[in-house]
Amino acid sequence: MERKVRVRFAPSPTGPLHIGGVRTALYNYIFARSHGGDMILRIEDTDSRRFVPGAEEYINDSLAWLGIKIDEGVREGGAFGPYKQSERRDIYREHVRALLDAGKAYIAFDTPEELDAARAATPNFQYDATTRGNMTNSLTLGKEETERRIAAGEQYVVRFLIEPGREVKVNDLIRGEVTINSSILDDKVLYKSADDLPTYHLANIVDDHLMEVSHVIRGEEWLPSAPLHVLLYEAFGWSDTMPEFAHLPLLLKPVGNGKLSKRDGDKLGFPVFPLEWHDPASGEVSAGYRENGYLPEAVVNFLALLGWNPGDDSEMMDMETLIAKFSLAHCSRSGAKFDYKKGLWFNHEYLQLTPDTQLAALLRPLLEAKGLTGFTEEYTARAAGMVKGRANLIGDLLEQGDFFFAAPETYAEKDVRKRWSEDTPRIMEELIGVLEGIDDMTSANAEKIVLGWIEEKGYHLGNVMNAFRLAVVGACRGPHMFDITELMPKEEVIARIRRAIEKINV
RNA sequence: GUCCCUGUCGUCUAACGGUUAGGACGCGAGAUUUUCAUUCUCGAAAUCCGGGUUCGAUUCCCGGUGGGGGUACCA
Repeated sequence: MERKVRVRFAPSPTGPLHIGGVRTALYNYIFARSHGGDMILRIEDTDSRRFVPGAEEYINDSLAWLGIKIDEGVREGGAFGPYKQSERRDIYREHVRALLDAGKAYIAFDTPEELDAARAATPNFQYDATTRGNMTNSLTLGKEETERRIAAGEQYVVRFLIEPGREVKVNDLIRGEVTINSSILDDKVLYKSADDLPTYHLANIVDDHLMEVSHVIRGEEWLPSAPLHVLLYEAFGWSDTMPEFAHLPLLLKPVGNGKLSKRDGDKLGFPVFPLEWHDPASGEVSAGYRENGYLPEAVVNFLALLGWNPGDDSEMMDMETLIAKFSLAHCSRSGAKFDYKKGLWFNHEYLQLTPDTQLAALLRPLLEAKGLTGFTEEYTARAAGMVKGRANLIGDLLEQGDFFFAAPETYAEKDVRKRWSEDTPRIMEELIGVLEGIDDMTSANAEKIVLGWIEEKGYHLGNVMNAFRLAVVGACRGPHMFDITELMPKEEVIARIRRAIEKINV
């Protein structure tokens, strides 16, 4: 019987969600949807020392912004809760107990200092079958002494007892079968008495089992510990229902070596976080895709193609299409350098696809921040529509279309030099007269009349039109001149020409 | 050090023994244009190296080498 597909995204609330984590969440979501399955969001807060306030909310907000919908989680609820590991202590304690009783785990009292000393003394020290007999644990101390120490309040950890010399096989849906010898695995700490919490390995296996997770899709950094996880499933007697594994390649730095880090973003000017993040401790602010003017659809599309391909030449794909085309078989095996310029291109493409009224809505807050108010939605939408072809980010709409909302303060020096000569003021005065005589400022009509006047007078078309543009826009850039003057009130256009005549000195 | 994963244009990738090695981003050139862009057309650009297996290897095997990850009472 095919089992119901259930996947989970299980971040730690230790800071803002990294873009690599976002991609993992996205792949899980797309995979779940493509199989009619469930998407679980589990908060793995088993490291009490690294907890960062606000991180959990940040995770929720980020996924929501990107359109990654959670079926079960802390906010959404569900039949397999609680979905926060710090609220599942009883469950873990019980499972640790079971392992201890079955002789598959043991209690160890070695302090971190003692372990450091052991590592320093022996080159490749590993807490395993070869060394556990020399350490301070329930195996060497005996039952009574162990109990005495615990009763005396001594802190301890529970370690998984790994049998050496076994070939452990992990079937990875992306990489195929991976085999490793259990001798290279150490007796991993599963539980620490100090904070009464399990470590990732134990909590992860117990929760995935109890939550009936069918597929574990996670980053490649987990591949080396996958055999350990297989052994844990075995120790619990859950091998039959063990989930399938898929380890995704990592996101790498655009330049240089290593995996993508926050520093790369700062250096090259792109965000590595979905949303802007204000670090509660340092007060440091990290840029986010949303605040930098990216559309969530573009980020999703871009991220989806970093490590996966649809099997054909499709590039532009919305979430629905991604879901329809997704397959783990088409995931790459090697790390992907983060090509942020392609991300910019995707955003440009999505900006073109976005209705102008929506662009206007996105532009409004930016205008307000500059004190530019009082424009109708229709005006803003038409302005945005005219300049979107030259915009990559939402902010570019403002940068490129600024003149629609405010008269130029300055005139581009280079363009003035080229297009504004001694008799330009006289010609511009004439132009004002021509414009005043036009009743219908519709683009085609105004163009016909103005161009007719230029021809009749024998003026140089390029010079007159560019001087006109300079006066209205402030530089030789922007959409078709008569499209601008169709949208802008005629009085404003004329006022700007007067202003330019006054302000520009040759 | 050691273990695991991995290697096609600068980048993301397609080609799962036989292709002029394809697409996209970026880059260059040209066309269009009253400006800046957009757009369109064209172009340069890759199978890590060495051995095998095979009639034939980007593709399969081995070795090297490059890259990534793990090696915590972090996830």
